[in-house]
Amino acid sequence: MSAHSDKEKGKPRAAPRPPADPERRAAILTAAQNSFAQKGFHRTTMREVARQAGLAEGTLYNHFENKDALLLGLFQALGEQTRADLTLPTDAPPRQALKAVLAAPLRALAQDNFALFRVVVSEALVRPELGQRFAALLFEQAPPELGGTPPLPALPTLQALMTGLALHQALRHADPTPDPDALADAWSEQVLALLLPEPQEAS
Amino acid sequence: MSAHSDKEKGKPRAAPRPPADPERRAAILTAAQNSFAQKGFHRTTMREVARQAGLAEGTLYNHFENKDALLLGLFQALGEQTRADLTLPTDAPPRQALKAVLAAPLRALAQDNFALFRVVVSEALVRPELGQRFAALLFEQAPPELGGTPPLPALPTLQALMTGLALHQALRHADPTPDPDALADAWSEQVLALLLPEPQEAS
Amino acid sequence: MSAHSDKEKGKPRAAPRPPADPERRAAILTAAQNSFAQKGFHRTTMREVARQAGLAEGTLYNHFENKDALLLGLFQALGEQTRADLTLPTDAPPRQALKAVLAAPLRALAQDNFALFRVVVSEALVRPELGQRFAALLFEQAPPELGGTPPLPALPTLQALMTGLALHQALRHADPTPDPDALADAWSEQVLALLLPEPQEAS
Amino acid sequence: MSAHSDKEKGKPRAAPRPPADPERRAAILTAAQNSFAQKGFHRTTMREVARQAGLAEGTLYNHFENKDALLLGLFQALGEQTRADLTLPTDAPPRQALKAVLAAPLRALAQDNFALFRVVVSEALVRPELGQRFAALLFEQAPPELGGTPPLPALPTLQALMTGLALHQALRHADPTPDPDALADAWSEQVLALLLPEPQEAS
DNA sequence: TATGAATGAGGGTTCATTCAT
DNA sequence: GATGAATGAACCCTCATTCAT
Repeated sequence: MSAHSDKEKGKPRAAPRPPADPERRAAILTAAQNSFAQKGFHRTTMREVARQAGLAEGTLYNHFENKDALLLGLFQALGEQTRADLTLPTDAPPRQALKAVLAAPLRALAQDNFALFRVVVSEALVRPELGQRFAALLFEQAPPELGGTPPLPALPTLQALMTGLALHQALRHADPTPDPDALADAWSEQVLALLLPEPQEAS
Repeated sequence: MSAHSDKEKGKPRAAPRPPADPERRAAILTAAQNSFAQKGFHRTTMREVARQAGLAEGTLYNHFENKDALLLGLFQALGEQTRADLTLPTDAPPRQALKAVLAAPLRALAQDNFALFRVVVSEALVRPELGQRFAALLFEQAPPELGGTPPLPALPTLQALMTGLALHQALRHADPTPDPDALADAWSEQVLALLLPEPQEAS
Repeated sequence: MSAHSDKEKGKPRAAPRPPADPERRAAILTAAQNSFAQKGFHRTTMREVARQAGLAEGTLYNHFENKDALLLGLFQALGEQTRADLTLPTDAPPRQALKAVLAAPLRALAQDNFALFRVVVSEALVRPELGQRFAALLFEQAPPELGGTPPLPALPTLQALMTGLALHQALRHADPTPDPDALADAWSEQVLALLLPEPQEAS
Repeated sequence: MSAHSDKEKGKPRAAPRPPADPERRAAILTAAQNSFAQKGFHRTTMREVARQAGLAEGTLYNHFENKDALLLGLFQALGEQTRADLTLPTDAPPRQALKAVLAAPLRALAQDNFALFRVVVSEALVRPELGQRFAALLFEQAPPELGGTPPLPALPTLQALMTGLALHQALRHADPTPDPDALADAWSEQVLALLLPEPQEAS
């Protein structure tokens, strides 16, 4: 029973968001990701997200201020995911390291994240502030230390390439990406073949 | 009788509008492009498009069945633009030809088309049937004959690269693209530098 | 698939208060009936119905899928009303029974229901599926057992007569039907006078 | 404005004045009747009527002030039709005369007119001024002279019966009325059987 | 007179958000 | 917190009507 009747007290508001239950938050974000992935952000209703999360609409607003906050939450999640996957060991031989650099963004976007990628990019393309943040996220990371490799002249360019390939994939909507790692490897190989025509084994 | 106008003479020009259907159509598409480019497809109302076009709302529907048809119209326009720009003379020296191949998609998307690119990709990412058509449009064109160049092993990959760069640019929302041709050239150069490290140009 | 389970804390259901759904529904139907009765179905807006019901527009759609469902709801209401009023005791003397049979449909349509009758018939005349259902409702009910009366040869015909009179009344728009029972009685008497000219029975 | 036309002139055929007004008018009314009959008045657009008539929308407005005038035109047409069919010879024996009286309205409404009947009644039920005029048209005609028959006490009632049967038929949407005359005869017979069980000739 | 593109008020419907329970 | 009925602004679209040709 929830007979609050707190209107009587006129209690001063002190804790706007006391618990912020991170579990619930994550569940809602997952639901949002799934829902948005199917129909896009604008064609998905809050009700759908709520049902997908097994909650009522109103509950969503206890965890996210509005629909847009849901999108931003996803954005941030994608960012963390991407950034996390970019922490790569760079003590490998140059070729391996470079391959890792190239494969990273693709792998980050693969699998479940492809859907996320679609949704976020779809909106980022149309909302400057999102777009800029996203571009920075994807392209302008500090290039990881590449062993003894001479600094590749166009690392961002290469990353753009990989992202372009990812875009290609995303646009094709070949939904169940069969094997993201294999795909990343294959593409990396292909690009490397262009860049370093001679496969000089370093080890 | 019919819509034929057999009164060629008479008023040379005043306001006799046998309303050029395609003209109106193009004007509406331009208005749609501008409107969508600013706020995205979903956040733009038909009223805004109408106003931008200097027409009443209902008039839009005399030329396009619904809002979606507007988007498809833009899609097709982008397609034609891209395809047109890909018809390039390939009797140039290999390096030039390759550069042309690479620069083409970027240039196609540059300038005014960047806005178009954003809108179309934004929706294509979220609507499979659009996405597939768009991917085919961008990536799966018959590679133009490259003079005596050995068939580049990964032309689509290169095109993906250029598209990735375009996406980069699109996401950054660096709105007034300063000089699309220069940009295309620069990027092409950069990639070529990676691919063909020695500019063995005959002096 | 879904790993959200931990609902160990059996929290009791909140608010054991059924929100009086059928009440609202009835209120909306009444509002619809009144609104439609004044201007007809097509010339009445959902906004008017909402106002008449003291609700917001959107609320209507929480109870009825669309405007048409409102009409169908009225249709069903009329059906139930009519059918209910036809359950009559037939142990009366033949003359009384016959009179009851004849009066029933008229009385069913009288009073408030005249407005309903107008609205429903108006649409039923123009929408085959509604019309057929309505005709069945009005004319093809199982004729009630008439005591020892020889089965009247043309009961449906008689019912049609009464309905015709009702139509007459409905068309005249003599809106505040003064006394539906009296009217039903009078008409029944008139018809009976035609059928059984000598009411010399005293039983 | 142009309620009455001017036919004072000798109307030389193929004159430089080509009004052909009544012809066009009739054609439009026919088109309206057909269109309205299929989908009802409100669900039919002026464009549909125009196309059905082989004209442009604007042309309709040269002959009818607005959509409503089309309906009124049909109303009037139905009236004339009904009235015309009621002019019956009354020198027949009473039974025949009565039968004719009864059959008349039904026959008037049969065949093509059933569609008209539906449309007009559908609107008349919902628009008082139309309804009253229509009720007067159908029910309150001067009863034709019935030979030497004693004035039937409830002639309007009988006519209401026939109209009720017609309504029945109209509601059932049994579209291709098989044989209106046969139907009229059958129903008339049935009613007569109720009224005058013995075919006694009154002297 | 005939045409049909243009008009724009208004219609039905949606849905993010609120709030009493 | 959780709920979901209520809200109403806004949307896309229709269509009767006008008017320049």
